[in-house]
Amino acid sequence: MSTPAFLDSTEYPFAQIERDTQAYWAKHDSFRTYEHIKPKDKAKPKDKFYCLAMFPYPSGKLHMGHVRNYTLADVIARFQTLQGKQVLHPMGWDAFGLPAENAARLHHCAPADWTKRNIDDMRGQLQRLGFSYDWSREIATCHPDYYRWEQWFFIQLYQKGLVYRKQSIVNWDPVDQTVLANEQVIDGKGWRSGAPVERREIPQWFLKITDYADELLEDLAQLTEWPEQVRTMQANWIGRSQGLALDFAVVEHSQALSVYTTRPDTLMGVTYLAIAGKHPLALIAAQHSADIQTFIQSCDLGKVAEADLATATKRGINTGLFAVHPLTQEKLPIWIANFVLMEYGSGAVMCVPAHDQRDWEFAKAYQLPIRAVIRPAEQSNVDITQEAFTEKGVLFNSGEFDDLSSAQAFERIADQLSQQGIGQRQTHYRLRDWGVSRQRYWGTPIPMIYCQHCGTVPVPEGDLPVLLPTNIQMDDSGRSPLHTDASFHQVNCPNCQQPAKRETDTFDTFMESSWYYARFTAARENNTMLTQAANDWLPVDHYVGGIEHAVLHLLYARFFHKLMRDMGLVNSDEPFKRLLCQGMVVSDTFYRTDPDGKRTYFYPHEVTLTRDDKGRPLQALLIADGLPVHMGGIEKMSKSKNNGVDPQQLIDRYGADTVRLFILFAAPPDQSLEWSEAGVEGAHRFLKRLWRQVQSHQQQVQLHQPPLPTPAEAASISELKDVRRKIHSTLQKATDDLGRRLTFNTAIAGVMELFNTLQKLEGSDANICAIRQEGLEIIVLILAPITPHIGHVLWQQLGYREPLHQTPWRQADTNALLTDSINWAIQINGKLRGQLTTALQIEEADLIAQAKAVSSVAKFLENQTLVKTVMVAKKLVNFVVRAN
RNA sequence: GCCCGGGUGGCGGAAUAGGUAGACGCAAGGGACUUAAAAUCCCUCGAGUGGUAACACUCGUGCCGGUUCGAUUCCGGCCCCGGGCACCA
Repeated sequence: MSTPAFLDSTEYPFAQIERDTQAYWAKHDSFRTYEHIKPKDKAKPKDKFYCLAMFPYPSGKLHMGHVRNYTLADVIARFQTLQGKQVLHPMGWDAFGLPAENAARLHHCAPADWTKRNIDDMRGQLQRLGFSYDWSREIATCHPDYYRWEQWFFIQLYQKGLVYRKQSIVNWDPVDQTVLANEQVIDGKGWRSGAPVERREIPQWFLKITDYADELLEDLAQLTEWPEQVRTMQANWIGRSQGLALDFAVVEHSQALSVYTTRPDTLMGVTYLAIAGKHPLALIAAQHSADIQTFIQSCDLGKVAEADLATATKRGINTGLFAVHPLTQEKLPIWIANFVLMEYGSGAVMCVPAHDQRDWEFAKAYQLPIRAVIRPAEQSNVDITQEAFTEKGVLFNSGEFDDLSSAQAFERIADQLSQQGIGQRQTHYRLRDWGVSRQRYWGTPIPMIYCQHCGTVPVPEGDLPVLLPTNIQMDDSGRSPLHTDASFHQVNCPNCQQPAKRETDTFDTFMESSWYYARFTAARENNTMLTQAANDWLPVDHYVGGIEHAVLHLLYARFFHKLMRDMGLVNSDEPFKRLLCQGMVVSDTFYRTDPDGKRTYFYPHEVTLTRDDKGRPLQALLIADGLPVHMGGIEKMSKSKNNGVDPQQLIDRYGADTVRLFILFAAPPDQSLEWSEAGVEGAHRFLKRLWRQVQSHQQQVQLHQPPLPTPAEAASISELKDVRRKIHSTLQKATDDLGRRLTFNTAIAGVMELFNTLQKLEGSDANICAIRQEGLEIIVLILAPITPHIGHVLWQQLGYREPLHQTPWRQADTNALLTDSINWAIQINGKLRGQLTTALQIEEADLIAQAKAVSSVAKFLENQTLVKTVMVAKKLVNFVVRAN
């Protein structure tokens, strides 16, 4: 595609502007932040501000989601610098992970080499976008200088008893003989082998995050600068509940069946119990029944993900065993059900089909009795023929508990079972301990050794780091090369020096991303994990990243912070003070359906749209053959849909400032952003107009003998007074938008509005030049965090020697903001009927009289009775009327 | 299935604390400049009805209902779209 002529760079030489400005920043080390805060003026130390964006996985090239994330954080960092803060704004690489192994297999190279190349490419792209990073603190999590401290920390946790090993289920590919990630299981089959996936138990390491469940839940209240939705999601994820643990005796067995319920009030409605296929009772029942054995085996098929378990068809089989109801002594059948897992809780549940929808469906399917015991408070009965009644209410059919409310019954039943010694109140959490073992190569080696004589032995501190061998080839099996690399796993026991085996699993990559924010404060430190600098800088004042991390990453990082605090490494309770979650970047998709039903997607640039006379799109045509393609709607940018836009091409074509401006202007940060090439051109057009305006303004200024009048003097002319009010109200609003609201789109809209106002100023007399000078300065200042390159040059042209990126922000002039009149909206019954302009001071009676006299209002008052008059100060008068 | 969001012109969005719906930008249409094109500049632009016109009125923020003098905003019920669900990061 040829470059359109309007991008003639002599008109707005963005390429040169951006090259020169970046060279200036590099030469002056403009964004270097020193390890300890060193205020220039010791009497007034600068406040610190730590701004951080979630570091990227080095997948190859930067995508638009990255550009959005890092542009948002850069605006925040630069804005805070202009506010006079000492800003830390680092960048690094979340460099371990599954894609590197897949790419290495595909390209027959080592994951380390592939990762390093990607980091080098992506670093160059970030630099081209002009982000204000302190590159001296760059970290990559695959470097031993980083992960050695993670190994060290894990051993500390092990010694504190916060780490344990237990059996846990994974997706097992029986053909490739390997563990699969959830995303590697497609329709219940392994992505490479196509074999049905099994659930298999293997020993894995866990961190006791549940020990911190209460604190993680309660400290959410401190996070007042986090989005409410994220706090709600985390609270629900932790899922603290109050309930009752109770025992059901099992007929002809000494071992009771333990269950937990949050609804003891429904106890009289229990008609059966369900247990996991791996429950000891299930295994006993299976000894004499081939059907039960087959059923238990079938429970082991399929993926481990909760969404799949929850949506799977509910199946079960009767064990033939019976439990005894603790209150009625009734015999209740015990079933094995595929929706009960041995991993979570006790592996057994009591079932109340009348008051739990899942139990209801299971009971219907297997003709089990359904007994209603709760009714709505205002009704004498309850209808459970169509679905379960799951709300709380009043008990019936419950003997001595009849007519109690659910809450009262909870207490009475809990008391009674406690006294009998077969039940006790318990706090439960939905949150489960964090399994950190991964059966993969490209990750941090878990620093443990298994010795036949000494058991599990942590690697001694002096032997750290346990280095991950990087000179390896991935084979096609999908298995980790660490299993076959004897030089890695054959070691001597640190205790007894006998031959032993090193752990070959690596850490979940969430481990690395749980503490990197702290390591940036001591990135080059070789002797300890963290230093005093962590307390100088933490918590992170502003963290920016995708909403998809709302629970897992952000919860794990909060957990890690508390672990580090309890180890004396940091002294704060929470890692991230303020959080901004950005939306996705989406764009149009176009495709054709092949005869066999497969879709072929086309890039937006391969397609042209035809429109009707109102500009509505009619159809899309493929440029190559002129024939129609299907418009597939708007989707998240992805390789598979061919709707991704390469940031690099746009930067080359329009410049980094244009890309930054568009990405901030097109939507508020937390909403999804719809990509539009025409919108990018609009952003570019604005920067061109700004560039030209400053050039022509400079020519006009040079016609005058300096000095120009001050802006306040120039504003004595009433027309200019209005313009100056606009300048200062724009500054006031933009300051609020950039600092408090983070609505960069409205700040930019305000700047455009102000620019349009300035452009309408005709003439070149000294007063006009003075006002225009002030207006252009404010525009460049507001845009400084957004489009820093053009700003850097325009600031010099407007007469400043101090570089824009460290100039102090300005306060709006309160005198300039004063008005001398009020515009009132006049409503009849809440509907706008007229406008009225009055002096600032006006008597209420006078205002009402004038408002009634406005002709567009008066005609609606004829033949009406005035019921009342509502007034909103300085804004609105509403006459409430009724027809006569 | 469960948890959390979102839905406003042809399009992206604005309306910050219940008070003038549609700022700003894009697309589209018309015009100026030009040999021409691009670029640039100016004008129009939610829908409907009436009017030669200025203009006037009605409707309108996913759907149904409620609270209120007044609802895009608050409440109840639904529909659709998106994010997460513990081994993608």
